[in-house]
Amino acid sequence: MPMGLSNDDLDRIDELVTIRRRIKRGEFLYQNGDPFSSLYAIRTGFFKTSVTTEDGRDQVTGFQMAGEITGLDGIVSDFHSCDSVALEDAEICVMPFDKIEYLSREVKALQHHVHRIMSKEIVREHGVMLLLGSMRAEERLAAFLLNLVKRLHARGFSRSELVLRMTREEIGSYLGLKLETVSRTFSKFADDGIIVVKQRNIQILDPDALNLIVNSQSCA
Amino acid sequence: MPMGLSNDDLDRIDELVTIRRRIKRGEFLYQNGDPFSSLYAIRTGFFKTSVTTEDGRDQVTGFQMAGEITGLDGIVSDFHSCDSVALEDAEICVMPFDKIEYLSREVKALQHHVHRIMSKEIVREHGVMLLLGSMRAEERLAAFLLNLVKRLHARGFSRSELVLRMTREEIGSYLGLKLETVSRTFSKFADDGIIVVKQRNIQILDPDALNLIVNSQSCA
DNA sequence: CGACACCTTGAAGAGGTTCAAGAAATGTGG
DNA sequence: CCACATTTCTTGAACCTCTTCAAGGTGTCG
Repeated sequence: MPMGLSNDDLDRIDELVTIRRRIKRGEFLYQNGDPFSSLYAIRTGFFKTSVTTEDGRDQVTGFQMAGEITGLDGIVSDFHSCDSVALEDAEICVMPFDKIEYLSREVKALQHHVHRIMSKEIVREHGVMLLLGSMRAEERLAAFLLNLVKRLHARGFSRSELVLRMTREEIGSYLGLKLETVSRTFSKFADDGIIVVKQRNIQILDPDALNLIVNSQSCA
Repeated sequence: MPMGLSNDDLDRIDELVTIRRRIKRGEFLYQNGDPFSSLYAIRTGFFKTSVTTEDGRDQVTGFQMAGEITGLDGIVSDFHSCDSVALEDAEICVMPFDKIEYLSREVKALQHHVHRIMSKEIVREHGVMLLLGSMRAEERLAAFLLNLVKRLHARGFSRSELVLRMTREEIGSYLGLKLETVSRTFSKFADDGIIVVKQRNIQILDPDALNLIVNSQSCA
């Protein structure tokens, strides 16, 4: 992760990732109200985070995959304010936050890395706000697919094929749409020859078309 | 801000807030693309932050008032990715981020304070995602008013009266609504006797009604 | 005082939701 | 390994909320 570290520093940071934990599909990594103690680095598997209101409404706030960090919401109040659920069997590193803070005080590069991770999450959420606040259904789903495939490709997966680990309802919750709208929009993209949909397997035939949908607010 | 500090630590943290800057209404504090160097603590005044896409769409991502910190978006890439504009004449403290990181390595309480500020922003944005993703116009505006008046009250202002520093259009952008919808919803609240609207002066007559609107998704 | 920005309100229209039914996939237990 | 239950997905039709377009009103600042 951070670069330009001495071997000594590297050894100390290695300590952070010694605790491993396996999470089965459907299990919570943490839940709203749980005491906060650690951040979690995802080694394998796929998670979603969501917030829930008293009146039962809930909103998916993100999907996390290998190499990403989750749990940042707990720092401010020492309690988690959202749920994290594994969408497939997963393995994570438990990184006790007091240890992160301790090492951050010693290792400048780690300190900056932590700051960047948090800033990156803030910037990501700005993007989601833009999506939720000003895009139409097709634009939202196109942006979602492009984002997913980009992150998967950065991890060595195909640039054109992906397997959705979440339901239409979870996609809809994330995008501020109903599951029926997500389904219909997939069908429309398929009819237009932009993608092939086979349940949760998506093949992207025309990524440029998706880009065009996102970056041209209906003035096609 | 952070508690339980030695006088020595306090002196050092005081160094962080020595640089002051005045920003006139309508001026940028920073803009998308500006090199990132500092966080800004607002002493007086009122700001909005917004992101803009290539195709000209933009989205207000937040409103900041006295005592709040802005600029966190710049940490991840060393460049700001959003704009910050003063909505009224303001005074801010410029806090060079390298100095913050330096002092954070020395002063544990400051380090944790910085982490909490970033986590708090992440959690706030979760709330906005919930609002944008799952609330209807009336619920959004009610939540917005309650949030604003709560923050103002924490600063010694009235619990029932507030002056909006932003236009209907800016409120709409933040809430994912058109300015006409914002205006109409204000009028409806006024007709229902929940608030009194006189341009940007809002008087809240029935805060419980607003709470009810937020926490009961149409099953009134 | 006049120009400009901001706000309100109406009427028509579009996009997404809701309700409903059926099909396809997945998981479970015998 | 198959039958059945359950979950997930698709599609249609009616409806509703919010948007769009338009016009007029109000406030503000040079």
